[in-house]
Amino acid sequence: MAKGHHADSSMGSSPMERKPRSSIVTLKDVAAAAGTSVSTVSLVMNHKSEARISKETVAKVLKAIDELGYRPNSLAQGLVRGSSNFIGFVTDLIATTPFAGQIISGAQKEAWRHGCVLLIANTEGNEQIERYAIAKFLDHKVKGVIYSTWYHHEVSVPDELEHTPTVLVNCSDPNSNVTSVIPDERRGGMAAAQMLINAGHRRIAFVNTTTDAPARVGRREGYLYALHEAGIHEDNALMFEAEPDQQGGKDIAPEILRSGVTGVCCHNDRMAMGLYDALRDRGLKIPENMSVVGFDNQEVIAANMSPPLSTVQLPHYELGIQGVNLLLEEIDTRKHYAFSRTISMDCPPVFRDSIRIVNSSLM
Amino acid sequence: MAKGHHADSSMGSSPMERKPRSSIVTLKDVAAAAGTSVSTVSLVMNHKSEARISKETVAKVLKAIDELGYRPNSLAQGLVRGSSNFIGFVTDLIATTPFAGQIISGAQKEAWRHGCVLLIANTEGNEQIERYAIAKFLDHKVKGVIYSTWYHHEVSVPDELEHTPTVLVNCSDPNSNVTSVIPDERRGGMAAAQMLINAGHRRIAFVNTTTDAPARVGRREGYLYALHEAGIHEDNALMFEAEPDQQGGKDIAPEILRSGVTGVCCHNDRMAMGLYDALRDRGLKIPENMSVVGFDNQEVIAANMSPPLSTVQLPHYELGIQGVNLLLEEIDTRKHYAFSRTISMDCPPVFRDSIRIVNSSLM
DNA sequence: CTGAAAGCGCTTACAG
DNA sequence: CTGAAAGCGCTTACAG
Repeated sequence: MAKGHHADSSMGSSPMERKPRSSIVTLKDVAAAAGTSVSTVSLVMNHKSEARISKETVAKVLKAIDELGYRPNSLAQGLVRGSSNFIGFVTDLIATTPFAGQIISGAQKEAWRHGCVLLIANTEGNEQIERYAIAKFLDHKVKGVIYSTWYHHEVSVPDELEHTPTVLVNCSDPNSNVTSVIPDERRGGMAAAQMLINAGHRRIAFVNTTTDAPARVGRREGYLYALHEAGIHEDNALMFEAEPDQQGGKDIAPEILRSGVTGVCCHNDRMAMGLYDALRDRGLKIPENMSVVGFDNQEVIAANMSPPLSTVQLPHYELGIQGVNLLLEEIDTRKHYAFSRTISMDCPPVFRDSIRIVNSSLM
Repeated sequence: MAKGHHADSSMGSSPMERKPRSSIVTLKDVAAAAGTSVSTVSLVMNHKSEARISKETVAKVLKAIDELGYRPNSLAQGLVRGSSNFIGFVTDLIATTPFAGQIISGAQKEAWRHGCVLLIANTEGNEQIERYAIAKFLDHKVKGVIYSTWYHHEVSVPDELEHTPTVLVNCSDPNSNVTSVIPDERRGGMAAAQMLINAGHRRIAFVNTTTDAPARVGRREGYLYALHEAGIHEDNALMFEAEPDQQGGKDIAPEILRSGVTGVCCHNDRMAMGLYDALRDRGLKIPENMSVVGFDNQEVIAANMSPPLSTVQLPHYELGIQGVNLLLEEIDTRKHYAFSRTISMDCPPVFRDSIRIVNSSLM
C-alpha cells in the first residue's frame, strides 16, 4: 500500500475526521478558499488585521485556514523576514551529567514561550566542532546564540559570533562584553556553611576543589563570610583541598576526622559521596558523628544518599530561562551594552538529613 | 561605538584579515565577482559541475566564493528544495539523567556526518508540549523525526507524525510499523548474570524492578538463560523485586542476605547503590561478603562507587547513531516497510571490583 | 478596506 | 559549456 493512499479519503466524513493532510496547503490555497488575496491572508495570519480588514473578511480567512489546516512554512517566513525564529544552543557536554539537560530544559521553555525553536549543538569541547556548529547556526539565520558550558568556568567567545547576538550561560568571558548568566557561587558557599551554622555547628571544615574555577574562589569566600558573620574565627587548619569527585572525598576523610570538626562543607556532591563511603568504612555514622553538606544537588544522587545529603542547588534550569530571556531582550531592543552584563542567579540551600542539629550552648 | 563600525574596515589588509563579514553575501554577489551567472555558481556550489562547467569557470567561481566568504542561506535552500536538512529530535526527559544527552550526542554526531542539523524538543512527557513540538518541526519542514524516551518503554507514535519519516529510539510502538532501535535487554541480563557465573558464583540472586517495562521481562529472561546455560537450576527463592532506586536496594537487602546467595544482579545501578549502603550498614564488605552487579553503567555513579560497580552498559550513544542512520536510510531509499523493523543494540558488560572471584570446585 | 507586484536567496528545467 | 527565467511560499510596501 503506497504512502498517501488512505482508505478513508474515499469514505464519508466522520465527526472525528482529521483535517486534510497538513502538508502542502499554502497561502494561495487559503486565499482561493476564502475568496480573497494572498496578501490579505498573510495579514490576517500575522495579526496585522487591525483596522485594515473587515471583520467579515477576517472571519472568512480564519475559517479557510482552519478548514484547510493551514500552517505557514517557517522556511519561507524566515527567508523573507531575513531572520528565522531559531535560537542556536551550544553546549560543551551533554552526555555526562544532567546539568546541560537542565539548562536546555529551561532554555527551551522560555524559547517556546516566545515562539522560538532551539537548534542544538553539542561540541564536546572541541573547537573544530564548535566552529562547524556555529557556521551551521549562521547558515540557518538564527536570531541569536546561547553559548553554555556544563560547569561554570571562563571561556572565550568564538570570533564567529561577533555579529550575532549572544548570551553566555554558566560561563563568562572576561575579554568580551557579551552578557552572561552564571550561578552566584559566593552566596551558594554562604548558604552551604549557614546550614551547618544554623544547626549549631561551630567547627566546620571546608573541602575545596583542586581545580581552578569560579566555584573554587566563590564558594570559599561565601564559606568564610558565613563564618565571619556568625562570629566564628576562620581557621586554616579546617580548610582542605581534594579532587572534585568521589575519590577526592575518600582521600580527604582522614584529615577531616583528625581536624576534630563536627561538620564539613564539600565542594560538590560527588566529594560528599566519597566522604560518606570513607566515614562508613570507619564505622562512623552520618550525621551522628559528622554532618556533611554537598553542592550541586545532583539528580539521582543527592536526594537518594543514605542519609539524604544536604546540599546547595545549582540553578541550571533558571540559567537557561534567564539566558534566553536576556538574549531575546537584546535582540528586540537592539540594545548593545558597552560593558558586559553579568547576571548571577541564586543557589538555594537544600536541607536534608545529613546535618545533625546540635544543642549548642552558644546559640 | 555602533555595531558594524569597525576601525579595521578602513585599515590596510593584514595577512590575518578576516573575510568580509560573512552575512549578506549572496549568490548574486558571487556571480558578479566571478563574472558568471547565478545558475553557474549554484551548480558549482552543489558539486554538479561534472562535465558541465569548464575548469576555468569552476576555478573563478571557487575563488569568488572563498574571497567573499559566501555561505548559502539554508532557509532559501530549504524552501526551494521543499525540505530542510533538519532532523527533529523529540525526547521526553532531558533534565534528570544523562541518558537523553547520550542519545542526543550520538544522534547529533551521525546527523552532522550527513550534513543535517538537530532540532530539539524536550516534552517532559506532556502531550500538549509534544503536539506543539511536532507541529513546529513540521512547520520547519524537517526531513524526519527521532522520537526518543529516556528509559526503554512502549509508546504510541503521535498521529501528527503519520506522514513524516520517523524512527523510535529507546522505545517501540506495538501498534505501528515504525522502525525502532532499542537496547537488547535480554542479552544485557545474560551478560550481567554471566559476569557472576564466570567468576565462579552459583547462588545468584536477581532483583527485578516492580515497574512494568521491557527491561523487567528481558533482563529476567537473560538471567534465567544464563543460569540454564551454566547448568544452574533456577530458584524462585532467589528472585526478588524492589523499586528501581536506592531505596529499593536498601529495602531488599535483608531478604537477599537471608537467601544465602554469594552474588546479586540488580535491576539497575541505583538499586545497587542502595544495596551497597545497606550492606555496609551491617558491617558487610563488597565483594568479600557479597558480589554485586548493576545495570545502566550510569555516569558519575557506577565507576565511582566504592568498590567500583560491575554493571552492564546501556548503548544510548549507539542508539542515537543508529536511529539517525536508519531514519536517513528510510528517507533516502523511500523504503516503507510493511512490518515494523526493530533493531536491538547490545548491552556490553563492564567488569569492575564489586565481584569476588570464587575458587569454585565446580569450575 | 483590499489586491497586484516585487522580492527574500536559492535551484532547476530549459533554451541556446 | 552557460545563462535567462520560473518558481519555492511567504511578507510588505504601494496603489487603488
